[in-house]
Amino acid sequence: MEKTVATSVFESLASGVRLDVFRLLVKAGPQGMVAGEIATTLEMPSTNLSFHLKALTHACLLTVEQEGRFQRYRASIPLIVELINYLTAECCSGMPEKCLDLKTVTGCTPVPPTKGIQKRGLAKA
Amino acid sequence: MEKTVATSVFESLASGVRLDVFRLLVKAGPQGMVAGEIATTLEMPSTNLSFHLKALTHACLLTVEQEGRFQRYRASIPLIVELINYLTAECCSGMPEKCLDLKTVTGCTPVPPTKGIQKRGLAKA
DNA sequence: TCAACAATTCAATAATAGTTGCATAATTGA
DNA sequence: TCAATTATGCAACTATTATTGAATTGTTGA
Repeated sequence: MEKTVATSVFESLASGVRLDVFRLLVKAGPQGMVAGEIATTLEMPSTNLSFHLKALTHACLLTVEQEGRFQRYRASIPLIVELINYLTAECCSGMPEKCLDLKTVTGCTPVPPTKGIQKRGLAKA
Repeated sequence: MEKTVATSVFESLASGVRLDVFRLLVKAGPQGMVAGEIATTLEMPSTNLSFHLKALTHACLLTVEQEGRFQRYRASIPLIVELINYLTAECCSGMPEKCLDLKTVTGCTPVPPTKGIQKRGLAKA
């Protein structure tokens, strides 16, 4: 997997809106949902949804199929699997026995940023 | 997993720089690397690297340990695993047998965006 | 205590992403 | 063909992220 592809997938899921859309479609399963349904369910302007659907589709996380005047969207999982492989491909420089240590839970509790990666300066609370 | 945590992890890996850092540390294994080494390896100003290290650490994708006047960073994998579970948690509304369809490769070849999710308007080429 | 070093913070700037309303394209059925 | 419906494109605006150099904090060993 190319690095640019990996970052585009991560970017696609880095927005709360797009994450909601993707998970909604994962939940919907093979049946998928049409754009209007998604907009109604998530209570957002269709023009904004359209923007995000395009991004997700472009990154191959969704597929689209025209159905009369509707556009039916479905989630696509395989890319996610590839992504994980990419992330851990060179794990421990090819000495996988060492990887156990990396996979040990560290007890870090991630602080959800209010918006974006972080504010300038330290976390607020 | 909270949605805010999920998006912060995705955001953390959505930057080419941070992706490089994380993969470098995955490769380094349990030994990790100190900040200076990372900066040298990736050929970037330490001040910029520091910015990204902070973001990754904040998201619990890295751990830090002080070592004299050095800061040793290590990759932390477990959160990634949790993330995948979060993504596919409600897969097919609890009818996992249907999920096979979702996992079918669609043949979509993701177009690496030159920068960011996409340019305004359609893709260039 | 000082100079040297490692790393981060700060402040300013540059670059990118997200949201909105209006306008446009495409499809359907009367 | 026309009006209604579905969805996307466009342009302007707002908000957020990324990058840089200079200044600061903390650590070490002489």
